[in-house]
Amino acid sequence: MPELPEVETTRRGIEPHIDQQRVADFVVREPRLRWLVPSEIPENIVKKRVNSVERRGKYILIRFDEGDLMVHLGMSGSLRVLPTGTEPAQHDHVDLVMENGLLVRLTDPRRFGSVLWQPKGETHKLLEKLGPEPLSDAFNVDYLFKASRNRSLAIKQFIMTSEVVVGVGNIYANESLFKAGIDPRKPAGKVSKQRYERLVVEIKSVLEYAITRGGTTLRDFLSSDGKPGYFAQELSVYGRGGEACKSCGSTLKEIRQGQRATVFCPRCQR
DNA sequence: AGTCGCGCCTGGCGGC
DNA sequence: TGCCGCCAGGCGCGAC
Repeated sequence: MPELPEVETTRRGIEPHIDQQRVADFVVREPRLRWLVPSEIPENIVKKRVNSVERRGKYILIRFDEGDLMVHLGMSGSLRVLPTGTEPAQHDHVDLVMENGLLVRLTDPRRFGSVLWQPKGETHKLLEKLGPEPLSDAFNVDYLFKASRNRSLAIKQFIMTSEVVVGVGNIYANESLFKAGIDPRKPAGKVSKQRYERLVVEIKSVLEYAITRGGTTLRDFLSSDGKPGYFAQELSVYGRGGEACKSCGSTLKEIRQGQRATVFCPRCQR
């Protein structure tokens, strides 16, 4: 599923093909995504030029003078750049058709993704309460430690809260807590500043590394099949419940926190 | 205000 | 082989 590294890789993949290009058409075959695709999109973007392709959390922002097209990939979404006229297949819900003979196609079998519109000068409700970008300087130990005080929430769920920090999904929450040696069940408010220091470093490092991997396998956006850019064998804990810890050999424990799988090493993570 | 659990959706998989 | 039921999960939202 796309997490921040995959979204960033996707952004970099489509940017060179649509930046500064004009929109020829906007085609919606299935508007029933996570949120209904707003009907006012075509009148705002057709014949208009893309100013930039940016990212905020897991949202890709395709920016115009009139406002921003917001794309979220949900769990199963992907964007591909294809020649105009390519026949749509099942689950190909939305096309952004450009005047340069290419189109950006959203494929999303589970339809947890979304395509939204943010008018110029407004901040979309879904972006309003988002926390800092994990790779920015604003995401640092002072910030995170302060935000965690008096929070009884388990630290894993705390770092997966988008108001705290954006883009840390289940996979990278599990991985970074393992690398930082922190028990995912520990209440966020009871974790020391020293340990937050390490966690911040690990979150940044795990995301940065994953971006380099995503860039490797999703490089060719003109023919990519949209497979995720990370490989299971590179993960330390995610999806490895019951297997041996790569660090100490103990059996990795799998539990559920807030209906999501948590995997950790009871010996390495305290 | 903070925390918790629900529900959206469908491909894939285990069990029979 | 085929069918059924369950699970995965991002994340907003309503309930306490």
